[in-house]
Amino acid sequence: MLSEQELEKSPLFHDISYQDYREILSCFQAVQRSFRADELIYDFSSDAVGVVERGQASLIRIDEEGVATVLEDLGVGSVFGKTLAFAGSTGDSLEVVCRRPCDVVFIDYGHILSRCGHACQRHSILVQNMLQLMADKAQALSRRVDVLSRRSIREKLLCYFRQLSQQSGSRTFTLPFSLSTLADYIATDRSAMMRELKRLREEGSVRSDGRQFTIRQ
Amino acid sequence: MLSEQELEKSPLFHDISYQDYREILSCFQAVQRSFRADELIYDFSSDAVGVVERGQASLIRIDEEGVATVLEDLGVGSVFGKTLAFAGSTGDSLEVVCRRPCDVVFIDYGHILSRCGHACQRHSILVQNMLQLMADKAQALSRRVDVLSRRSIREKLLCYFRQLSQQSGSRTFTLPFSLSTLADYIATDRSAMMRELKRLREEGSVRSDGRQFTIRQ
DNA sequence: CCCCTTTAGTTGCATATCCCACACAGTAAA
DNA sequence: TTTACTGTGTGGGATATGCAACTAAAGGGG
Repeated sequence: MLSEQELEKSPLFHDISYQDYREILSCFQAVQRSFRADELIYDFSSDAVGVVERGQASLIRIDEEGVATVLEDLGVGSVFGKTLAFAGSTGDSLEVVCRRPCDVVFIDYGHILSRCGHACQRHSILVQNMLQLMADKAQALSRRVDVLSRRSIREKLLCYFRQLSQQSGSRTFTLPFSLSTLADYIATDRSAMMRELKRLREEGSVRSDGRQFTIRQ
Repeated sequence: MLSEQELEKSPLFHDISYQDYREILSCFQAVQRSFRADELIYDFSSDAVGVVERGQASLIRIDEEGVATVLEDLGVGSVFGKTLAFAGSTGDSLEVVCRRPCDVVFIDYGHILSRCGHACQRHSILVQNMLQLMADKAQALSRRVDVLSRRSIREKLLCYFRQLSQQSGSRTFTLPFSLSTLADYIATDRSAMMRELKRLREEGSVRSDGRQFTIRQ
C-alpha cells in the first residue's frame, strides 16, 4: 500500500486520486509487495502483470545448461508478465529477480482488458497509464533489438554507448550495470568484449573510468 | 475508409460501431491509406502512429554504410511509430516499407494519450484496443530478443524454430519469409547460416522442404 | 522466347569470437 | 588475519563465423 506522497510518483497510478487508488486495489484484486535484493519476484507461473513502482529488477532467462542471460533491465515503471512478453516459448525457465529493494504491484491482466460496467472512469485512466508503460517497454525492447542485431561486438558496444549517451543527453554516461553483465546484455563472451573495449580505448573512440564512459563525437 | 465488413476485422477499431468509427476518424484526424509493394509507408519523421490493418510491411534499418536490416516484421495488427519504438537513436535511418499490399491507419499518438472530455466512451475502447496491440508488439519484440540473445547461429535457429513451432501448434511450420531474410532476421551471415542449417539437416534435427520446416521432438 | 532479379546452395580462406586459464583488486564474511 | 567471492583485465589456442565468389534453379516481365 502506497502513501499519498508515493502515489504521486507511481507510474501505474499516475493521475489517480488516493481514494480511487484504494478502490482500484480492492476492485482489481491488486497486490502490492516489497522485495529485498536477490529475492525472486515472479516466475511466470501466474497470469498476473507486475509493475515496478520502486527499485530495480532483472528479467533472467536460464537455459537447459543453466546459463543465465539478462533479457530485460526492469527499472521504475517497467512492466512484466507472462501475457505481456516472453511467453517462455522454449524449454528454459524465466525469472524476475530483485536487484535493488523493490516495490511491485501485481494486477490480473484480464481485469485490465475486460470492459467493466462500473468504475469506468478510474478504469480508463488506469488503462491509459498501462498503455504508456507498454509503449515505454516497447521502446526499451526496440533499443535492445537495435543493439543485438549488430553483427560485431564492436558495433554492439558503440550502438549501446550511443543509446546511453543519447538518454543522458551527454557524451558522458554511467553504465547501469557491471562490465560482466554488459557482456551478457549484448550477448557476447566477456573476454572478447573486454578485448574489443581495449581496442576502442586505444584508438580513442571511448574513454572510461570504472562504469563512467565517454564517447568521442 | 473501411467498409462495415472490414471494420469487424480491424484490430484497432475492434468492438467499435461503424458510426463511432467514422466519428473517430475525423475527431482524431486519423488517416487511412493504401500502399503497393515496395512503397515507402513511413519514414519516422512525423509523430503519427501507424497500424497495419491489412497486408504486410517491414521495419528496416539502414546504417551508415547502406546495410539494410529487418528490425520488425509488421503483419496485421502491428503498430509502429517514432514515439512507440526505435527512437532512431543512432546515425542510421529507419523506414517502414510495404511488402504486400497494405492498408494503414495513421493516428496522432498525442491524441490517443490525451484525456479528451467528450467522446470518452469511444476513446476508452480505442485506448484499450491500442493497449492490446502494444502488448502484442511487446510479445513480438520479446521473442526477437529471445532469439538474438542466443550466442551461436545454431542456437538462434533452434530457438526461432521452436517459436514458430509453438505458434503453429505443430512440429511442422512455414517460414514467414525467405532464407535470405531469415539470416538477416537472426543477424548473421547468410552463408554461415546455410552451413549451420545443413548440419542440422544432416544430423536429423530439422527437416525442410522449401519454406516448410519440421523440427524433431 | 530471353533477360533479369531473387533465392538457394556451396566452398576456401581470413579472422573475429569463444573457451579456458590465470592474475589481481576490492569487499565482505569468518 | 584468512577465506571466499565478485568484478576487472589479459592472453593463447581452437573454431565458429564472416566475407567473397561462384553455380544453379526459379520466377516475373517484356
